[in-house]
Amino acid sequence: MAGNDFTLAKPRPTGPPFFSRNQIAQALHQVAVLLELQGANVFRLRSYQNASRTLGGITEDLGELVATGELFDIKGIGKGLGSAISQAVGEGRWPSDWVDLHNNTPPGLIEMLGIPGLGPKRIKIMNEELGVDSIATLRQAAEEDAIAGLKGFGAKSQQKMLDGIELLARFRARRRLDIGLMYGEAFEQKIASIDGVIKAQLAGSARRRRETIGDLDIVVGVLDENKDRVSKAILGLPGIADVKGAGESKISLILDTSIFEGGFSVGHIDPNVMAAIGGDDYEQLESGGTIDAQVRLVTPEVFPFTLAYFTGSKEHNIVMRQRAIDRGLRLSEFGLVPEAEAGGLKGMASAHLSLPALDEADIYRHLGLDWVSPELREDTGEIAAATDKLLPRLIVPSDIRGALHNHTTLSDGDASLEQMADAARKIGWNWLGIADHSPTLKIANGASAEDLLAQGEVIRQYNSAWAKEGVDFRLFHGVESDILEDGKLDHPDDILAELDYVVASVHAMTKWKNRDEVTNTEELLRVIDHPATSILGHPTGRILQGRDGYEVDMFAVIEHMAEHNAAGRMKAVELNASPYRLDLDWRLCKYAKANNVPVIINPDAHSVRGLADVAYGVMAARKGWLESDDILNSLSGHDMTKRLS
DNA sequence: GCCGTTTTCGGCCCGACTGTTTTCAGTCG
Repeated sequence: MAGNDFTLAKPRPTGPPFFSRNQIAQALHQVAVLLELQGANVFRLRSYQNASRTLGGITEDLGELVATGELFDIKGIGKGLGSAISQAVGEGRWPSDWVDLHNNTPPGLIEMLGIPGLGPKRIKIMNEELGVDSIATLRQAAEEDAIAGLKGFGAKSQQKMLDGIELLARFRARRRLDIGLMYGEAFEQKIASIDGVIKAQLAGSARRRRETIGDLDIVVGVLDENKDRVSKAILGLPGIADVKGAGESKISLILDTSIFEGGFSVGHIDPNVMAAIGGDDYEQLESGGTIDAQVRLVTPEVFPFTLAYFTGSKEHNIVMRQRAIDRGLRLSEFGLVPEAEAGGLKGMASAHLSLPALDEADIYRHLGLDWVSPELREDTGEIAAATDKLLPRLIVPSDIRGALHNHTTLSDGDASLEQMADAARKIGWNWLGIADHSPTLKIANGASAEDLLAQGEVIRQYNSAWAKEGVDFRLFHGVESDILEDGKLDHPDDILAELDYVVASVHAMTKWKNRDEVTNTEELLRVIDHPATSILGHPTGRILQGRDGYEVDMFAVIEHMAEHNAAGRMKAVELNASPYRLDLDWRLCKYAKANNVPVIINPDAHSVRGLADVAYGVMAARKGWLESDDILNSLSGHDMTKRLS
């Protein structure tokens, strides 16, 4: 999640609306966390969480919902929250009890929630009994043996806290999708090859393709009589740094990089990305990294239920369970059991009473739903769509026929134009766009106008040669232009006119991060208005696990692009496919789609290998509900030519 | 704090594991 700092946003100077829907969603989430630390009623804070998630997913204009009062019609927003949000959005004032919560909660308590195994209840107790109000004071108290004496605490929990602090210091809690998938797929394969394992499948946030992953969940199908043996074999696999717990059905452990037989490498990293994620230390840090994993052992009949359950999300599961209850059924990781027959039986003991399911689709069918692709299971409208048979036909990797934002040795790429074109043809693409950096970006060896035009000449020669040979492949010539003062582009208009397209991108991060949302948004709107701009590159500038993006109202940006597209001027938004970026965020893809703004998945490749990053872009686009018609990558070379003319 | 065609009060998803407990609370997913 974006936003490391835990404070209430400042109102826009030009309201109403004084706050964006993201800011309201963020504030609701924060209040929920603070309420939790206060020991408030769990259902009360769940209301805040639900409202936060609901607002994060809506596509309507929040300012309008407030103005018309339709805000109160949204399920999960009642009198209390509706009034609070209306006041914030309409008057620019946060509710005083929200402000008080922020003022009265030591920020260290929020930090402490990140320690594994430590939750709000025990944080509250330690705070009240011992005055512990930060990770530092907690460590001190534990080292002085002051915690073990508290009621409900002991020597073991005290030591676990010290271990947890150590772990936090060594590594950030979540890992990027690419890293998580590397570990997850390696572990899944190792388990699958154990004798007696019928099936092993990665579940959890990795299967849902979240941009970052907390830990790995692996569901293993195994007959009862083999459980013991398989469980022992799993505990003996290479790559296990520590076993945190091992019960009859669940093994909890920590993996390290020794799981990778061929060694571990993070590959090529773009220099400015590298700087944001810790510079030269990054690879070393990642090599010494670990990731938590939970393994669940279940019988084959139960497997689909367990897989669905541990794929989540938690929010999706809650809705599914409620739907089961409405039909007189009880859904758990062990089955879908008619309430009337279950009696007092629970969990595994009731599994034999379950409605049958050969796969996940059967479970959804029992509940009157189409099967929901794992990427969509975030409770952002997928249940309603599955009820009405309106789920999207998500894009697949083979829909990709090319991409437009790639670099060569002319600026800061590792490969020549020829090498990049060859590589694109080899992976079966029909076209490739080259967009090297513009002169202002000196650190990336931005190309001069002269060199850029010379590159265009080479591209024309290749294209005509391929056309003569009847090869269905072509290059498009663009530039990744920096966005300069007042939304200007980096080359004179007559140079830009020579190109097929322009990717306009922000690189002056310090400047953009130091400005407010209104200024940044206006600047982006201006550069979108520039007739030469065809694509907005990595629109928020975020680096996952590195830095948040600059403040910008992406809803307004997308709406502005929508106006251009409606008038026949193609303005596409980039989904930068680098696993370090995945920017546009998947949550906004749906908004682009709803506004008929085309999305272009771009690997931003700086090497031949970099083209493969497009796979992560496809994952994010699927998560954003995108279909083949929503992305430019699915166009044929011919149609792409028309689109750019 | 939200919700309701059995409801305006009394519910709000469910189970495993751990560490602290002699029967359960906290945390996690």
